[in-house]
Amino acid sequence: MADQIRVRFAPSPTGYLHVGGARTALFNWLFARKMGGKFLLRIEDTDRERSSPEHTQVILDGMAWLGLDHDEDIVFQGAGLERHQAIADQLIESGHAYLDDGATRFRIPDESISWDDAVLGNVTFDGAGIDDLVILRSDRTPTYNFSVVCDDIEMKLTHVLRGNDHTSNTPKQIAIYNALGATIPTFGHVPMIHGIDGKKMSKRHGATAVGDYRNEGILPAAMRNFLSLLGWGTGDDRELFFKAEELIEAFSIKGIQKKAAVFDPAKLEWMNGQYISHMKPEDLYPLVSQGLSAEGLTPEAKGKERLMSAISAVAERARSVHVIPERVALRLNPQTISLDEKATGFRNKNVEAFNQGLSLSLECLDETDEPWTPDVIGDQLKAAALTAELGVGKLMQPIRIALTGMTVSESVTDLLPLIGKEESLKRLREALNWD
RNA sequence: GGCGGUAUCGUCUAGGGGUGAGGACGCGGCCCUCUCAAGGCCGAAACACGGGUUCGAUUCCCGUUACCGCUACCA
Repeated sequence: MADQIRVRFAPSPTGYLHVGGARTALFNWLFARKMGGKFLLRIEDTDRERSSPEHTQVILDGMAWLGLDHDEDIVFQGAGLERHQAIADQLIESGHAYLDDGATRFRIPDESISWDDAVLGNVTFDGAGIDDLVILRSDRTPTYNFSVVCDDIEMKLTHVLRGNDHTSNTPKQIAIYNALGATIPTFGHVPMIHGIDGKKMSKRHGATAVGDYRNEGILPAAMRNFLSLLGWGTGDDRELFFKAEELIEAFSIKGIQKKAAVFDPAKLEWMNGQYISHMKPEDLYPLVSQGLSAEGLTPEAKGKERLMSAISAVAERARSVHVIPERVALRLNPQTISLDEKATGFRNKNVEAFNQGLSLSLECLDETDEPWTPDVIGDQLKAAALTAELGVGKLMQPIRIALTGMTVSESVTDLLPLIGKEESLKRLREALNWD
């Protein structure tokens, strides 16, 4: 039986989780979960200037938000200092490294170094063209390429899936593995993520941190799904994986692309909308409960059923989770309606017709004793429109605007019962008095 | 500069020696319809360039170009 697969994600705690790093973490996680292996986390905190527990926490929060749970204890690279130093000294003794101006330099052999990359295929470098690298600075702190190898060995990794920017580091690291007599893991270099201009993702492109998208109302599952499709494909046309298990099941290193992928926010938004509208309101609720509570919108205050139907009415048209609380409040809390730009435009086009529509609607809605259900309301409004020889839209759109201040909403016949008779009629009357 | 990598619609991708080069986002149109969203249908939109190999290359090989990365006592 083959050894259990062990992979890792090894971020530097720089204060935010970059989407590129998150995507690399995601691939490792998917691979580990798919293969029944272990997904480990190592914090590369050797740069003491930039590292802090707060920065580390940001990374951890980002991972947790995306649902990328890790196995075993988190490894802090800084804790391995003495071990790294000892290994470097050992390399001097074995003749693989030498002292140079106080630093310890590793000797790259003059031979061809190649490996079978899990995504790139066979890659070959000529060791003669690679400079000997410093592994221990003159202050005896280890450098990146060296500590990575020491820790990857220590953590018994079987696969190293990392960003494509490390491809050129790999021959150096392989030479160190060889000098140490260690087993070389399978390397896989996953493509970079670029901004819309084809350049490396940076602040110029706007949001680059996972936390930014969280703040913009992106759902973690949507983010995960979107990120997975950057540089990876199933081979068929499948794009939506609403459950993490489906994504894990579909994942394969074989489907990883070699070229860099451009991050397209428009597609992320579309995907987020897909997630929001496909989710049951009960599942959506925990993700927006904080915002809802701030508006006094709790199941206790509004009734669970009513709250859920408001959420689901609103979610159907939302591409960000952000708009949900305010729009639910618009329906379930008493409001004084103010018009948005489009609604103002619609009314101004013909104020008289607008008011006529409202009066007619008010008349038939106010006088009825029948229950306020979508069917009954629909029938009554249609009948009223027919009598007045108007299209139903001439009644519906003014009602919609009177109730919400917007030109867009769920069907008016659903909207009225949701808001409730008393509040609805109040808003309709107020709308007649708009100037 | 040297070394390494990459190259299919604007973007994410499928495919692969003979295809009408498929899907998705976005864009345009139509249907549905009280608006929007969702959904359905339709449309515009791609094999970087030049040489080979071959009966036939977008696919294989070589070169060019472009882009990315490494070339630090950064990570």
